Amino acid sequence: MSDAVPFLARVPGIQYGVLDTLTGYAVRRTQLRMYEDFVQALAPWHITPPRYSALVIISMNPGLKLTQLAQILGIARSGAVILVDALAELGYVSRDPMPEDRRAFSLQLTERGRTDLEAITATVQAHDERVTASLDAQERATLHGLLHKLSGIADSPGDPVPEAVEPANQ
Amino acid sequence: MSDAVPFLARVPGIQYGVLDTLTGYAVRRTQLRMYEDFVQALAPWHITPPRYSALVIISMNPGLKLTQLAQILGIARSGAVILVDALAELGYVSRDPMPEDRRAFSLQLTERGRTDLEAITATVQAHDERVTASLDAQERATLHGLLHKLSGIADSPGDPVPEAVEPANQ
DNA sequence: TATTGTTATACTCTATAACTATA
DNA sequence: TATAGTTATAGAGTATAACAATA
Repeated sequence: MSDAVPFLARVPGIQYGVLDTLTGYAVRRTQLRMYEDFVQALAPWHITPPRYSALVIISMNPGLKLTQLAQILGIARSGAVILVDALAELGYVSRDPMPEDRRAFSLQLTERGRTDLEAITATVQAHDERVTASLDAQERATLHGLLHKLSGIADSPGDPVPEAVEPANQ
Repeated sequence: MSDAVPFLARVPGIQYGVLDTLTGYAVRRTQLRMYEDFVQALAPWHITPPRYSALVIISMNPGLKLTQLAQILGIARSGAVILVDALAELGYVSRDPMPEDRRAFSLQLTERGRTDLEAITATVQAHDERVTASLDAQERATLHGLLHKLSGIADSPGDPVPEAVEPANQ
């Protein structure tokens, strides 16, 4: 027998107690729901969230070494190897030799990687908008600002993220 | 050689491109950081986020069947078995027979479960406050409201979730 | 010696499917 | 037949540790 269990944030009649007061639980609950939708939407490309992150990072920062990619993504080098292997197998990433250091490889998007990344990104953006459809533009901006604060992203110079945005709800 | 890789939301000199505009990436990034802190803070009790959720749900809704717990948590029954096994091994949860259905068990907290859950919850709350320390009370309330909206929690009838929640401290 | 990429191995969390004992 | 709990097995995603080639 199969148990596909779509996650319901709230089951009627159930008491959630302290869970409802924890920011961490709210974030986790939201993340689970979004992750599910992402995986489903990107299944045709065999792209998962970590793979997409890696793809974008390599695209925006061509010539990275695998060790650098691992640091940026916050994973172990062995994990980066698996990630790059998968992206290489999909034909999206190539390991080019580095003349100045024959131990290392320079990571690049392939031609196909560049092309498909556009379609993939369009799908990701559609997914992101669909999943946040319950928020208006201002609420979304507020949420971004708050999450950036939480995850330790200092307001970047040209983009003073949150305070300017009003509480929105009331 | 070991690679402990603490996750940095932003590595200097790296371009994040579209990732910075995606709500999903911001949520995932925040969740990763919080998860790490939770696991570290609760390690003395061998409590992980899924275990904590299960513990609170069982505590607030005594007498649940394992299949109900699985539905509430959004996991497969086989996963609930593993979760309950772990909590039972820690001495926190018991499976009591259900006279009206001899196939099922009634899930309860043990005496020790009730006692330890208080200390565990205090630790979880301390963790949650520490990790959200960069937000003031109003920002936290706003974040809760937005996340609840996102994760599909309709303002429940008797408890119009976000607006009514007072800033509490001030 | 130290670093780069790799491999071997293991652990957590999750899933599907089949089994058993009841209903 | 269908359901409750369980077990077997597998697949992501992550980790640590050790290795060969190169610095």
